Amino acid sequence: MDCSNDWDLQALVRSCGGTAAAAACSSGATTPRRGYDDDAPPREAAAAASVGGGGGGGRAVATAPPAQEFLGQPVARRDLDCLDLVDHELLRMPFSITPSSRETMSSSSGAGQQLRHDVLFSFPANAAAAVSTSGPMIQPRRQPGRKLGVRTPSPRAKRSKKRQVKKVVCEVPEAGGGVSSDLWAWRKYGQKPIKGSPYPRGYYKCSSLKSCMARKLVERSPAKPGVLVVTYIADHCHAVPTMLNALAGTTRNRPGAASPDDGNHHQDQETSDGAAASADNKLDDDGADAASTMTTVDENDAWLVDHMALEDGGGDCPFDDFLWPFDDDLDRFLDDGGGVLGRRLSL
DNA sequence: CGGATTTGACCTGCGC
DNA sequence: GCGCAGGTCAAATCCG
Repeated sequence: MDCSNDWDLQALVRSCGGTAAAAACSSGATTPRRGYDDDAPPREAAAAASVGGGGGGGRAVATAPPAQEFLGQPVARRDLDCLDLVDHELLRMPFSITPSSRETMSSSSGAGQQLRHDVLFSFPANAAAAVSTSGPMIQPRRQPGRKLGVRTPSPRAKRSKKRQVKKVVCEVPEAGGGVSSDLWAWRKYGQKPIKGSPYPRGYYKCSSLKSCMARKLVERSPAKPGVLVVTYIADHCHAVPTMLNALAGTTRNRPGAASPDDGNHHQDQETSDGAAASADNKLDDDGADAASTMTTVDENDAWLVDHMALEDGGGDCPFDDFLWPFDDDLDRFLDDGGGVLGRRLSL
């Protein structure tokens, strides 16, 4: 099997950041790496699982969403209707929102995860951004090891709150779709194969602040090919990192990695999250680099702006749940050119 | 050198 | 009470 589909997930995280993420597409041939031997998921799956590159680099870099692909797309109206979003022109959003059931997230497990406030954002599965990424394979890296039995007992009281955490689920097309990336910086802290799904789930934490409990899970939807499921858990306890900061923190972007078909990358791949970018670089090597991100920033911002406006207008819009994480921050964005948005645009 | 990613091990919660 | 699966931790490794 080729990894043609793998890159999607990775890109995903980038775009789906805290808000509306978009499916970013990174592309690229994934590097064969050790997967979970125990579960022995398909290698491609494992790679895809890297879902999200949002991680580390995640640096909330907004990525440029190939917005046009979404903006023009008819979003499942019925889904929006249920939230009364249609009137707010949310149809412009690259995804649709549906009251999601808990099952949305834990397709098979059922374990715990009975969270409240679940909202499902469905993106049109167009995602066709087949970015042909075929880059040089990444050399296999040495297997990270860990001393057996070495684990400092850490308090896990937090887990008891698992079910109480606010959770927002959004589905985004794995490719092309680019919704904007969120403004947050994410760092990948884990990946697990999910029973019932050939694709592993990536776990990301907000890297802006250690004390920030915001997390997001990214996985590919087994039921909907081409769709990535991003779940946001908990809220940020800090302001949205600025674009500049985000970029500054971005690492692992190989300058020379720019893929030959760069032109398309700017549209199809958003490197919203630096982390994602980095992940892409490693796995895909397609060159989804920060540069591409910058080019699409405009569209991304535009998207955000629209939503911000909507927020102001429609107070009772359930979409608040979706935007709550960076509500205040967005205000700052739009406030003046001094805001993140302004800076980003100026770039 | 600092920060991000990978990934096996460990822990917790839920279902049976 | 047991087992399974998900979620998190943290050492090793990578990269700018």
